[in-house]
Amino acid sequence: MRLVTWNINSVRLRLPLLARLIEETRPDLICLQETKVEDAQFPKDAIADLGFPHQAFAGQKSYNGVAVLSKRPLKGFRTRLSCDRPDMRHLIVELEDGTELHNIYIPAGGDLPDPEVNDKFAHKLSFLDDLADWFGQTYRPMDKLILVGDFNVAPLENDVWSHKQMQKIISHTPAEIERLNRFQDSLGFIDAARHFVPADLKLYTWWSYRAQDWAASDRGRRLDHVWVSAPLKEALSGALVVREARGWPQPSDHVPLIVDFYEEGAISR
DNA sequence: ATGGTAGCGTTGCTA
Repeated sequence: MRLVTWNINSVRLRLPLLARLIEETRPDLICLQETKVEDAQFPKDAIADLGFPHQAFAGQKSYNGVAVLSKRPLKGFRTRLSCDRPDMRHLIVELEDGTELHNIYIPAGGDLPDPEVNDKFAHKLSFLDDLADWFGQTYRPMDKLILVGDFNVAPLENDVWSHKQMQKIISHTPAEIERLNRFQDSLGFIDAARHFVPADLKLYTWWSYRAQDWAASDRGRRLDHVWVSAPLKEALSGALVVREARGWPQPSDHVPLIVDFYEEGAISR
């Protein structure tokens, strides 16, 4: 089973790139963030025509929005709100085998890394605290869970181009990393990308639109993640960052992250 | 130290 997560930054504008991703990587399950579209305008027919008739989406005008697209039937879905806001940032889907898939878009947090003066950073920290508390209270470590999305935090030194220069840059501050780690530790989630790529190697999923030449400067960050609970650890079979997607025409600033799983009854391993 | 780009939906907000 091939899973991909991608902050697409407008699903309507980038439908041709979604088609290209499907054509070139053949995923079974696609999780999108920043769809930036209300549900009534979601391009469900065009996406069904790409081979993904089973869809769950929760959007709003202009901002946020999450979607799960599947080749196979989904058993159900729901959204979760937090921090007393209407933001569509958390979509929960039940897969056929009973695994719960959580597609999460964590707030970016603005520019100033001080929650006293920057409400957006305060919101980000509260959102992370809420995730840690809620997962810890709602599930057990042996539940089958997959968490994916744009977490907007690059936790490890080699998840950013310069650990030293990023200390006070939102996405790599100690306050966020501490909270992301508490969230991860709440149920002992396994970081699927780092399960395959050692921590001493640089790994990025996002490059700023503002760089003159994103590939030459290569000042990336690993903001997008796939985590699995302990029962799914042995099912992990590979991970791949689709770096070339950053060079596609009119790209998102994030690239897709693919994680492959072995499945019960598969012909070969 | 600063400003650089992109999307949405209208001229500002968010990233």
